[in-house]
Amino acid sequence: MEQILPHLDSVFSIDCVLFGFDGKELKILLIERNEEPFKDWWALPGNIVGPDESLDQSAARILYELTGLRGIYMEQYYAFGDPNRHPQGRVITLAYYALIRLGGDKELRPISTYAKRANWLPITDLPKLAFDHQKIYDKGLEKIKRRIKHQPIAFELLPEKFTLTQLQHVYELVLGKKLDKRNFRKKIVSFGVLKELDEKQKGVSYRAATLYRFDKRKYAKLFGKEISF
Amino acid sequence: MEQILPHLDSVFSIDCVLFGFDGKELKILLIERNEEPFKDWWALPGNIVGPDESLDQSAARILYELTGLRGIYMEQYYAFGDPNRHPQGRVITLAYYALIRLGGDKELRPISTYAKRANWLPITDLPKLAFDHQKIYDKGLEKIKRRIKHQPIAFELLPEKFTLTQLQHVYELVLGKKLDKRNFRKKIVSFGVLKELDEKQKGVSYRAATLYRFDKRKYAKLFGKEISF
DNA sequence: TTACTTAGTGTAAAAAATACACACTATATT
DNA sequence: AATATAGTGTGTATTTTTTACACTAAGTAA
Repeated sequence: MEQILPHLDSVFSIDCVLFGFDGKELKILLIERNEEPFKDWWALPGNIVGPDESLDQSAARILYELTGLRGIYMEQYYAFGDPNRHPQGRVITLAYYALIRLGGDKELRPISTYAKRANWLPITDLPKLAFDHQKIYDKGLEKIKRRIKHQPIAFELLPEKFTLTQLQHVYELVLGKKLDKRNFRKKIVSFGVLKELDEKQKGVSYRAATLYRFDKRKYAKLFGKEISF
Repeated sequence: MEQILPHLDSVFSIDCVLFGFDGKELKILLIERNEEPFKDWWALPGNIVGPDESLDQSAARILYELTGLRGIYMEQYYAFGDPNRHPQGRVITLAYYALIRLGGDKELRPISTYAKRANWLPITDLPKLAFDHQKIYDKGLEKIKRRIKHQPIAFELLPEKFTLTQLQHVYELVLGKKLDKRNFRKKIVSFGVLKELDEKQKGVSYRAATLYRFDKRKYAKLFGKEISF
């Protein structure tokens, strides 16, 4: 019902749950707030949707402003609108998640002033979060758990070239359980979305593993058939 | 980012895709608009979120106001926020779906004045819809297609007592394909969420089928294990 | 009683998922 | 040069799940 457009005191925002993987741990990006309410608390990065932005554009902008990153696979997953979720008024927020490979070269750009600092914190040891952000995070984790079983989002967490062991490691962290090495390899290879490279891992003090690359073209063909891990 | 609460000219609404099943066809509830823009067009029923409502409450209220129905399984599934989706201003809308058993006793209550009339129209033959409502509907259908494979939402479309053939019929309509009768029955019974009744179908001019009831208690136990059709 | 219409049932074959253990290889250490 | 170390990489047998497929049983209507 949209023919009446009253002037309402409500605000619409986007909050992002950025999952990052540094090769070892799964982390999320949090900011330490510099203003009331919840001054000094950790919170999810978020911002208000601009008047001329689509939702996806807005989410992309917010991610960019906070991290300097572009071109990240990102998706909305739930709207949170409890009337009391924000102590200062009605704020409906749409949650997005993104998956990011951390480490090495790419550092987080300095971010806007509403935060003291931003940090990647391991999901195994999160602080108390501002607002209802714990709930938003919980639902986000749940979401990617489901999604990783059917869509190739795991590759977003890995460098372009990766070993099968690293890939399995990501699955184990997200799903929160051990997987059988032989079965995992059999299955993931059988989907035919991996390209085996002639290259080997470098700098390890044991047998070097073969490197693989995710083959987007093959995946595009496969779409429709859902894959499942 | 929520510490600043500017006064914005944006409106937040909810639109509902109500899927109804009358025993034969899958239908959705549409209203014929009585006001500009899109006067005389068919549109999804929707409304603006009230200042003191949670999103789910708001959706429930809207459904109630438009149909008189309560206690319906209903879930948000996507937010649409293209800046140009509404010709008169910025309207971000959150889409919900609901599944409803049609027919017999329960009639739609007269609804508010912004619509000339409301009608259940078969999804196989929909008119052009106002705004981006075709997109909203498409995404909703996609959503329940996925969901019906894993969660027992099909039962919401059926009367309390139903036959296995009716249940299969619902699956076929939603999924848009034929299913094998024996395999379907084998599978659905194996989940153990159906209770076979001592009763038979009445008023048919052929062999009467056994009636079943969905057993919510058994389903609750089973939750966690996803079921799949 | 017969014709009609839908209900209800089983099995074999193929495909997918699971469980499981050891030899290989590159490097570091002595 | 020999050895220890740590992770790589592979195959098979078993179980479970999925698929394909066709006839008899029961009730109603004429």
